[in-house]
Amino acid sequence: MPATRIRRRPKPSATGLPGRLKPRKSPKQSRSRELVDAIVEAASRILVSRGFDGLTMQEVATVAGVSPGSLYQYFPDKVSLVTQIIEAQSQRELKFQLEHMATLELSNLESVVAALVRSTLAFQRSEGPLMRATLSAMPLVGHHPLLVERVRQASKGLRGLLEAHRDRWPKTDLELVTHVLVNAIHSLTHDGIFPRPPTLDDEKLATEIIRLVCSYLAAL
Amino acid sequence: MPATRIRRRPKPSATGLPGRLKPRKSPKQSRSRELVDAIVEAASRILVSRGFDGLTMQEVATVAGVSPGSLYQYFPDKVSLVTQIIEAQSQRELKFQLEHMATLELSNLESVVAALVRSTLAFQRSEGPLMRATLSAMPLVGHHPLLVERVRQASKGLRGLLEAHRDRWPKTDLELVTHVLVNAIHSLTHDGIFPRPPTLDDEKLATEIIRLVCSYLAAL
Amino acid sequence: MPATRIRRRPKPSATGLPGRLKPRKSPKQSRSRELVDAIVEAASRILVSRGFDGLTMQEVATVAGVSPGSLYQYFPDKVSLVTQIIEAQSQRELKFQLEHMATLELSNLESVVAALVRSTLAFQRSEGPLMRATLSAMPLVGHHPLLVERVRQASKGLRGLLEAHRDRWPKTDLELVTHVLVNAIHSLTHDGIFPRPPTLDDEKLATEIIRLVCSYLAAL
Amino acid sequence: MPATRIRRRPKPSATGLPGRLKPRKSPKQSRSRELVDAIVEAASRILVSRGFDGLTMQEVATVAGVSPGSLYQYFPDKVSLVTQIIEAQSQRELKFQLEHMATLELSNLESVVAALVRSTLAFQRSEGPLMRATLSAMPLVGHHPLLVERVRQASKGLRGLLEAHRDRWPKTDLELVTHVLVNAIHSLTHDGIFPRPPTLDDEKLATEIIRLVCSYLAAL
DNA sequence: TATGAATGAGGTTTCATTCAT
DNA sequence: AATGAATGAAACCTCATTCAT
Repeated sequence: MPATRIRRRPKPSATGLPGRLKPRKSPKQSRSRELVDAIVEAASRILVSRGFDGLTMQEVATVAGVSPGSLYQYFPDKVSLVTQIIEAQSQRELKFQLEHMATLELSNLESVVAALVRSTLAFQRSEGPLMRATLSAMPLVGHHPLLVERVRQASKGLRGLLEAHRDRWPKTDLELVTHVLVNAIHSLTHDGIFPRPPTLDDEKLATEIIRLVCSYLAAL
Repeated sequence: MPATRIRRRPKPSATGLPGRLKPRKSPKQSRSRELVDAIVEAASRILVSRGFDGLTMQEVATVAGVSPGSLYQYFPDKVSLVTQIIEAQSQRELKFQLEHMATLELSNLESVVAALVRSTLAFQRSEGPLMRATLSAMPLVGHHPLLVERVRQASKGLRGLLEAHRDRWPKTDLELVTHVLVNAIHSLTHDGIFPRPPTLDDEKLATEIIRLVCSYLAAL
Repeated sequence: MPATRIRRRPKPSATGLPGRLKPRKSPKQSRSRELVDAIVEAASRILVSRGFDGLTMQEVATVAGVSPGSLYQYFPDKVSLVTQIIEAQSQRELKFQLEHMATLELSNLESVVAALVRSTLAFQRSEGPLMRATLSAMPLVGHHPLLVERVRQASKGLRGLLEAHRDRWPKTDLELVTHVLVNAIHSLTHDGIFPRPPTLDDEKLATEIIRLVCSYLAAL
Repeated sequence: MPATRIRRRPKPSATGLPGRLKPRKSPKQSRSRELVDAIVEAASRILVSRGFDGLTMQEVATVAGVSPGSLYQYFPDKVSLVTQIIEAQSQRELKFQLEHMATLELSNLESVVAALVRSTLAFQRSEGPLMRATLSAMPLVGHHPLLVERVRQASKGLRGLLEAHRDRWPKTDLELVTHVLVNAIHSLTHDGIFPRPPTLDDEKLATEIIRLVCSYLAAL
């Protein structure tokens, strides 16, 4: 007794872009939430150990203890699953940084930068491997609007900080300065192509990054 | 929308890594050399336009005008082909930089750094798209020994430069300084996560990078 | 681009065909009846727009405003749902024809045939799209007993009509004649493989079918 | 060592429609021809026994004794494979009819029609099951240009025949007549919805169809 | 009884790689 | 040495159907 189906091109999906930005359905009941957590948790581990390449939906399902079909109830495809992981991590990082900085007295620009650097390194310490995995997955999931947005926000943050001290550099192109600082700091806190030597601990590195930034700001 | 998988080769049969380090046969005859060039050229173009994911051996063969089988006479697998592209580009970059710097009078450290930054940006201008493609392919080909070596060499170069001026910072940890500079410079010359604003031309950027580096060196 | 597959149910568990012949529960309460109507209505629309392949139980449920699980309270599987649609349409067609013919004075065989042809075309006009959808779904639901029965009834009807005029062709094989007429009329009233030219309206076509039938009957 | 690939949307396929109309590559060498034959042969058998629904590429490959990948070397997808089967059968039918009719002396219109009917039934006898399978697969492969064309040709053939006898019906709309005859004959020779009774052999049916056609032509 | 989350077998298709010619 | 047909493992994703709540 034959049954048939259309191999539906992902369907025009009247929902527009958001369709992929978020899990397919927001898991409200606790069982669903646990399921989604299990999926994301499993996928994260696999992303770390195998990379975006090696992450297969089947393995995610197996490790998470769910069926492949359930994966697709919450994530329309592999990209959306990984995107979600990246998203979630970005949020954790932001939250971590804000909480870290809330504990400090931040009198001047330099101390804010220092706090930023230290909190970023601390977060990196807590989930460095996943951070590296998500970082290298990012080009593969495409320049996803929300990802781009988050990156832009980060640089806007620093830009705002600089603007708040506008009087120190009345004539300087702050967009340029932001560009320089954001890239330099990011590459140093997130292990750019050149991995950190084993002897280099967080504190030493932080001190040095801060020196780099501060001397630069002073030289403007 | 890339999807990926591990292609488990039937049995590595204990060939070890070296099997992949070099093209299978060193192309000594000119015809072979031409073939290899054609293959690498084709693969490079495809790498740029489609990314590592989108690069298929079949298409490389077609564009290069050879048969898929012939590809495997020169490259044992896809990874080795892409590795070769990355390798070749590194060499071109090095050559480009050396030639550029040979035309200049480089009296002091600062001027050497300036020359380095400018030549890197110039090379980036000449083959930026391929550079971006190879950069994002690098995590996918694994931390290939030869690649790692090249990265190490680059940083050794700067380290040597700094050592040559040891007397300026008798007590400073130059490995740390090297790490900081290499990452900062690399991320700024190669468009780290934060892409360059359209208004920022090479010369302005170079000036700023040099300012960053020099103020840092002065602050040590 | 439809793709199809057999959905092998885990074990038919000897339920036999009858299990599928009727809706699982006869909807006696009005709410159930409404539900079944909503389901059939939704499924019909989807069958027209997407074909048997494209009709998914999930979409039927959504459009009908019920849960997938509820579908299965009334229809044991997808095939039975579509079968029901076909059934229902057959009944509507029969009812339509009878009502149409009740308004006419049908003195002789030819006028009955004419009425039959015209009423069939009129019904076709009123629900042609669904008719086409059900027609092409029929092979996919298998030669379902009830469907076969209905087909047989239709031809029995014409056969009876001919028998009533037995004296006009005392020695003719009326089963053969029935077969010829039923197929010819059906293909012409239901757009066989060769679709109707745009210039051909119902009345012209009816006239021609009647000519075909009458000249044939006269030639027996 | 991860390898990656793009899940390529079928690729704009600069070849336009023909890309699906024909086998991917025309098998010139004998080995390839055998392979394609084996595939088509296997697919035909499965199409008959399981229908378009039940035909899976995997099973075709297995039965044909080739790998799934090889299927796709010659047929870009399942639809194209089935389309090819339909195409091939249409050609065999045409060839069969022409050869059959070439053996006869066809003096007048009626004898041509008779020959056509008999040859169609004879072909139907030789591959009736496959014919039924292809006929019900046709709607599922979409109204494929070449299929539509072939249908049009068939009706053009009869139309031409009628035009050649224009003087017999100077004022008749021959498009209408063609439409009527083509559908009536087709449904009767190819088992329309109403299957042939077991007692009805080819010769009796042919006689009756010819009677239908001739009396109609005489009544115009 | 209704719900809708979960299941999971299985379909189509790709592509790195091999090997007979 | 070159070819290119053939391989075949495995990936992604769907959807009819079930069942805990």
